Amino acid sequence: MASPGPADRVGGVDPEALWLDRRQPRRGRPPAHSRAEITAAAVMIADTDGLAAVTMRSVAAAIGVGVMSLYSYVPDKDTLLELMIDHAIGDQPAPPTPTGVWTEDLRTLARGQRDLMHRHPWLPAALPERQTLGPNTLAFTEHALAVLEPAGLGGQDALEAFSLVTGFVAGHVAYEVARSRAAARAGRSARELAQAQERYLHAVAESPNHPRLSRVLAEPARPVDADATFDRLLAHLVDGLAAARGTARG
Amino acid sequence: MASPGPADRVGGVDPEALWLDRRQPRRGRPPAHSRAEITAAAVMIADTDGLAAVTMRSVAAAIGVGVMSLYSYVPDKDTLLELMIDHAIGDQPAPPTPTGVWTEDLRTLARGQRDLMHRHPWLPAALPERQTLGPNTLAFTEHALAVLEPAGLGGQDALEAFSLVTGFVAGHVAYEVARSRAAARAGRSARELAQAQERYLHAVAESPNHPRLSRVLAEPARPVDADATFDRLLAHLVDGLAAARGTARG
DNA sequence: GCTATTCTCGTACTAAGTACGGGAAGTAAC
DNA sequence: GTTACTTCCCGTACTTAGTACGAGAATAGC
Repeated sequence: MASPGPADRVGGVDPEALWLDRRQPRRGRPPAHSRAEITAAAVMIADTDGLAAVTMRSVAAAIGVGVMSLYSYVPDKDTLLELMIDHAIGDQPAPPTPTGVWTEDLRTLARGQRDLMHRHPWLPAALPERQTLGPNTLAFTEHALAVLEPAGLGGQDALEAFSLVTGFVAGHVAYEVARSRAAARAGRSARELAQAQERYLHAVAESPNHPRLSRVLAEPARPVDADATFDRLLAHLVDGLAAARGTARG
Repeated sequence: MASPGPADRVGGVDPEALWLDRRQPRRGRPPAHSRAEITAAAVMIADTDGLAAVTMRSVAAAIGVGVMSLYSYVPDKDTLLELMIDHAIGDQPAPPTPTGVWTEDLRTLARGQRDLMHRHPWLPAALPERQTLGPNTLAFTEHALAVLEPAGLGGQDALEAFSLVTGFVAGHVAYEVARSRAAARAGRSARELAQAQERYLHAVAESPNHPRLSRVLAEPARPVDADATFDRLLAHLVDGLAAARGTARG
């Protein structure tokens, strides 16, 4: 019942108006700021205080401008989020030219993505439900296609493989970030919460319903080398893709 | 400046209070509803109208209750979300007992996850940034460990592998859902938007900066068999994991 | 200067999360 | 049954956030 529901609007940003943006007004009062400046400020806030801290008011304050002024540059907050994503994706060093050994190149690309997402921890959560088509995203996709070219996949298959890698990286980084935040909590102020969580897990471990889980929880938490873990999982993923070359669709 | 910032509170739900919930009041007015009922209503709304449609007011209306009554059952909305996740994860048929061929079992498990996420399309977006420890989640994790046992990985490695699979499934389903929503848009009302997007992509394809991307966009969109695609990618992932058994950490 | 145009932003409306506190509705003890 | 106590229900109201509106300010071209 009632209205079409918000689900319909998800991703409903007009890419033409957003990314082409061909307006060049020669008359009238010149804008004091720019889309890029606003986007950068929003990204900075998200990096520092989390995505939830990005409000039109906080962004406006960061720029030193009235709230409603933002709307001369950006139609709405959802669009701003899309701009933020593309901006963040542009925030990485120029990718090295592919060596031709595509498995190696793909790993390099994924490591770059991981670094990027660590710099912008809100990215994994922002990416799903959203299909960004900004210049940086497109450029990065182009690069991925270049990397995957020697793999001999079809175009669509290459895109698929790329999306697989991106999904893996996003998922893994989300996992890493959640973990490190939990650790930070334990070491810092909200110690009670960490303790409560530990108590709870111990209570779970007591239960006979989860024998294997109990065993794992009982294991001494081995010090994890996050980089090595990532590299290892990534290697498996890429190996799987490599094995697929040839097997793909008969 | 100001307050600790919301980023600190992410995942800051006390699992002990949430999942153990030992209160059993024998006196006083008995509750007319239950946590489970509220959670189910919220999940229903999310399934139907998207996660954004889940508001305390809409959930209360669905139950037929005043808004503030919800707070007798649930401390805040964030907690409700966590309950929703665990509830959704519990919404799958009892997993078949492992056959012992772990690669096959793992694939079965992943297919189940995919079905689940298609039934609850908001799940992929809700999972990151949140570490759910509810009974259904734990039970499912236990099952995953059972499935992976024959693989001979260590406990922590098994958890890692499981999280890898989950991340892959979530990422892929998010991709699938985004795609199908775009298709639905094209076929239905907001046709202009789909056209704008198409125009935009054509404009991009014209540009000489993205030769490979242009080529892919020019390809006739081949009719994709979503199930087959998923199975194929999944197979590669599992193969990668299988190859890792033994290689893992010297 | 005049004017058309564009940017700026105070005001205000709406939606959503939720603190507060007064009742209403039960149960246990008498 | 009455009393006392406990727990639940939820109207009211405050706060924060997104954003429509429109008046005023600033600027380029005439």
